[in-house]
Amino acid sequence: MLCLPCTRMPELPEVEVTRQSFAHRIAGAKVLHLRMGKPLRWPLGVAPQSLVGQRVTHVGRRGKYLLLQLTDGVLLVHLGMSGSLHFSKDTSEPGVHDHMDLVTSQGTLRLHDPRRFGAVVWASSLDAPVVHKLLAHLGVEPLGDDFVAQDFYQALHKRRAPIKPVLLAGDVVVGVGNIYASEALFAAGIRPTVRADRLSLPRVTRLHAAIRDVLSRAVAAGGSSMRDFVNAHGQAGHFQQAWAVYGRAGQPCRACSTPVRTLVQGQRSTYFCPQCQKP
DNA sequence: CTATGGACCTGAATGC
DNA sequence: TGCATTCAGGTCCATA
Repeated sequence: MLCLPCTRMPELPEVEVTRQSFAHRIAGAKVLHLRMGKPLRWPLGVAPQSLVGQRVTHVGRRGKYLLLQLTDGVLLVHLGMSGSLHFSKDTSEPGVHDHMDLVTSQGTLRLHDPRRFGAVVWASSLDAPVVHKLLAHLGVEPLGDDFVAQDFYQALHKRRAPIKPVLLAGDVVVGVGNIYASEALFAAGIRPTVRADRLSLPRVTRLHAAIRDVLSRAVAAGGSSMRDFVNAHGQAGHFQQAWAVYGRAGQPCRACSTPVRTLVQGQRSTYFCPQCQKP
């Protein structure tokens, strides 16, 4: 493969790094204005003006959703495939792909999203139907205490699909996107085509550890699966240097020098080492 | 219920 | 140079 992906790629580490980069700066801020650009994946669900005067009390995360807790209600922000957030003191003129400006007393949070698969949705609470529908079926947080190997094994035991698309589906464990799915399976020595329910407990235990390891190291490295990923301060991450297989089709495996292979599962590219990853 | 393919949208890289 | 095709981070939804 001659090219690296070259825009932004928000998987869980990128979303978490983004959250950490502006959460403390926006906390307590009063909303002065909300400007929405072109339509995103779903409508905001409320008149933008109605949020003026509220305060942002907290910025949390569930899977790849950012949850901006307001005095009255919550704002869900999803970065989709190409979204990124930038927080700055002043508000510059929005570009064609800047589809949200949340102007507050402490700065402006801007969503830049060329492909518009991202979303900004308001709800009165996390129990509101519109939001509940989005969050209800999410799997366990991979970096939390609830992600336990034994439970993971039980959940995978009910799935006949290949392990790679099961990871991507996000209803067993959230946040493992297309890049980190390939990376975690490589780290665990598991072929992406193995049926989820055929994995032994020891192999699932290795996968469990690999997912936690890959994701937590990516967060610690400042996120960035992508060459020009930047957090909300405009600072780049550097985790892409650690990719073992993703985007490396035809290149020698870093462990055994066998050429990395690629295949398509569920219309998504998968990368693996045929030597290191056992069926 | 599970599994699969299509859909959404834009830009960059590649191919003819 | 110009235009068509392929591919890219996610995930909801309709269909088997």
